Amino acid sequence: MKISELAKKVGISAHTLRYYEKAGLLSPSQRNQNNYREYTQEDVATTKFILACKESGFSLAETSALLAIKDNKDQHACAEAKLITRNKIEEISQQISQLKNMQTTLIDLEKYCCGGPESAEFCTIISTLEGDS
Amino acid sequence: MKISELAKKVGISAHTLRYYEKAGLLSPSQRNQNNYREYTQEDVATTKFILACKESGFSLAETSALLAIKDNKDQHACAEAKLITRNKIEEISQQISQLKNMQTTLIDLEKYCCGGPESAEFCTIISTLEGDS
DNA sequence: CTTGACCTTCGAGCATACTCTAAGGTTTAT
DNA sequence: ATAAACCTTAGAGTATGCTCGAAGGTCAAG
Ligand SMILES: [Zn+2]
Ligand SMILES: [Zn+2]
Ligand SMILES: [Zn+2]
Ligand SMILES: [Zn+2]
Repeated sequence: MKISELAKKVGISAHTLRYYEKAGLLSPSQRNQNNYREYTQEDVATTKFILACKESGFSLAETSALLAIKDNKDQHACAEAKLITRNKIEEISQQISQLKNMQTTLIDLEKYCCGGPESAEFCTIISTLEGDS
Repeated sequence: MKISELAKKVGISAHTLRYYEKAGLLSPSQRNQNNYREYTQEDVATTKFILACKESGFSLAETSALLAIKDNKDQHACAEAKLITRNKIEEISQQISQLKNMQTTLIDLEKYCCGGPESAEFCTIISTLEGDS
């Protein structure tokens, strides 16, 4: 199938598919006589794999590593896949806790501000940010 | 004081200070006769305000809006500061729940994988990503 | 008088994952 | 024959917040 057919089938743009190819994630098995990309069912599966990785939060680089395992399973160990996944879990945990800290700070900031239409002269949000602790 | 003194005092680089200036966040009150930036105590306070905003998770654009309130309190209402803060809280909540979804997906992915040194032929991480559900 | 440590501006580079355009070639239908 | 609807490539643009470098001016010490 041609690129836009694949694009439609998996729900992303042809542009993005070409981008993934440039990033080394997905190369169609062949080109036809006009140099058009020709995708197979296996390419569809690969594309879906890429999208599943994306759904799970993996970057394109990590996805690339997972694809290498998928495409050559007997040359890779379970340990590799697990390590990538664990690292990602750790990374996301850190992001979550950082965001939670911000959330806490923001909620503290917001809760004493009256939010009314009067002058911000005594606004607790502003004065807290000013360091009037 | 000159730029590197301020930089040192607040713990960021002179480059970043100039960047903040270009972004409209912080302009030194004056230049000296050599065109060197001259910062005052008020500029120090402004810089600290910017860093407090950053700590809380505000973008430079949001920080800019908060600075405008701080610098002209009687022309602004509490409502403005509160709205900015609330929007940020909402935005961060969404980011957190998105990350939590990924986290859940990743943990499910990881938990059945043995993580051993054998071939990834039956790796549950890979097969789940392949869609063998 | 030269060395080193400052300062200035402008502009490029980084990271990520696209997104789109331009210029050109091909296919298909009417 | 021609227009619509595809396809190709290379490269620029988007967003954010820095980060760095180049080229040049200034200043103080020895
Ligand atoms: Zn109020
Ligand atoms: Zn308030
Ligand atoms: Zn295993
Ligand atoms: Zn496994």
